[in-house]
Amino acid sequence: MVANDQHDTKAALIDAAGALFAEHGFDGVSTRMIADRAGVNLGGIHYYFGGKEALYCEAFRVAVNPDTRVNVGAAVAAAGDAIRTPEGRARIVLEIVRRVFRSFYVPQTPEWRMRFIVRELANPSSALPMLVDEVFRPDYRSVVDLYRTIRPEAEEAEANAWADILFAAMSYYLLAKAPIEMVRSAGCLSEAFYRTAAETVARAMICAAGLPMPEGDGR
Amino acid sequence: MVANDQHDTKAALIDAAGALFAEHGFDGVSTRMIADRAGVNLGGIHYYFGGKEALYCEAFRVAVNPDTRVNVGAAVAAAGDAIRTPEGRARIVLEIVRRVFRSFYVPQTPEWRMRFIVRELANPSSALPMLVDEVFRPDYRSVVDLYRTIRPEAEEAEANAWADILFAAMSYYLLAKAPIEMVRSAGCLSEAFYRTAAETVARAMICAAGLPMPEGDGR
DNA sequence: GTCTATAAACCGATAGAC
DNA sequence: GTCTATCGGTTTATAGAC
Repeated sequence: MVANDQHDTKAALIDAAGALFAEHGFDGVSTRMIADRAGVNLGGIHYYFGGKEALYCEAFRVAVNPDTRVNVGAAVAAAGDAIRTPEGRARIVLEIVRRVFRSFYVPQTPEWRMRFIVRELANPSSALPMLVDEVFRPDYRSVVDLYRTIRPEAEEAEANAWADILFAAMSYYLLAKAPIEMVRSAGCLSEAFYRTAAETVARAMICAAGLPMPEGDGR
Repeated sequence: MVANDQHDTKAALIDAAGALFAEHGFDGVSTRMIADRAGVNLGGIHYYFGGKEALYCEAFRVAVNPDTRVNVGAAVAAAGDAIRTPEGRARIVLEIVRRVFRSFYVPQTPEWRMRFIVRELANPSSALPMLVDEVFRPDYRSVVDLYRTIRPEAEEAEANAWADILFAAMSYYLLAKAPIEMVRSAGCLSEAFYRTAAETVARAMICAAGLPMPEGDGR
C-alpha cells in the first residue's frame, strides 16, 4: 500500500517534528528524536524531505497554512461599517483578540501549530523571512492600521506599542507555558483561562485606545 | 599578573556566554563559539567553570543578580500609603511598568541581562527552577497581589491575566527583537520607543483595572 | 519504502606540554 | 594559566542491502 504508507510516514514525521521543534526549537531537537517520536526509521527524514532543515520548513509551512490560520486583516475587513463608530471599533478589537486566543485551539489542526509560529519568533531560523512576510507583517500592519483609524493623531510608536500588546500576549502564553504553569499550577493554561485572558487583554486594548467598553459581549 | 588575568578571562567568558546564550539559548551555542567570542582558549571554560552547563548557570546568576535586578515587590512596598487611593494605585502601576522597561537599560550591567532571563522562560534549562523561585514567582505574585488589592472581587484568572500583560510585553520585546525589527525597521526598539511602550502598557493596565489615569505623569 | 551500517563533521571534555 | 592535540560521543547525512 504505497500511497498510504507514504502518507502515514510523511505525516507522522511532520507531526512529530512540529511538536518537537515547537517545544525546543531547531537546535534542541535531533533527527533521532523526531524519528523515534514518529515511530519511523531515521532514514525516512532524508528520503521524504532531504534533511533536518527541509523537514523543519515543511512542518513550518503546515503551521502557517493560510487555510487554518487566523487572519487578522480579514477580521477587520469583515466587520464592514462597524469600523465607523467607536462602539463598532471596540467590538472589532474584542473580536480580533478573541479570534487570536481561539486560534490556540482549532479542531483538525495540530496542537503545536501556533506554538511553532511563535517559537520561530524567539528562535529564528531560515524560515524567519517567510514567517515575517506571509504572517507577521500582514497581521501586524492590520492591527496598527486599526489603531490609526481609531486614533489618527497618535504617533507611530504608540500604534506599534498598542499592537504589541496583542502579539506579546500570544507569544508569551505559547512560549513561557512551562514556567507559567510552575508559578501557578499544572494545567492552569486551559481553554477556560484563555477565554478570561482574551477578555482581559481586549479590555486593556479597548480602553487604552479610548474606546467605550462593549457591555453585552454577545459571546 | 595572575589575579588580573584570571579576572579578565573569567569575566570575558561570562560576558561572551551571556550574550550568546541570551540570543540562541543553551542548545544553540557551542563552547567553541563562546571561547572564540571571548577571545580566550577553549580550555578556559573547563578550567574556570568545569563545563558548559556550569558556565551557563554562572552567567545566569549574573543576569538575575538581586543587586541590579528590578524588584517589583519592593516597588509596591516603597509606595507606602499611595496604595490606599485609586489615584495612588494608578501611579504604582505606572511606576512598576516604567521600572520594568527601564531595566532593559541599566548602566554598568551587561546588555544581555534581561534577555537571558526571558530566554530561560522560552528555552528552559536546569536553571529554570532557580529563575522561577527567586525571580519569576515573587515578581508575579507582587503584581497579582496588587491587582487583588485594586479589585478584591475579581477572580483569580482575571488577576493572572492582568499581570500577564506586563510579563508578556517584557518577554516579547526581548525575545522577538529580530522579527520586530524586520517588520518595522532596524533599531526601532530604541530606548525612546521603550518609553512609549511603557506608557502604552501602563495605560492599558491602569484602565483595564478600572483605575483613573494619572494626568501629570511626573516623569 | 524501510532498514542497517557507516561516513564525515561537530560536540563537550580532557590530558599534557609549556 | 594558557595552549595544542585529541578522546569518546553524538550529530546529520548517506550508501547500500532487502
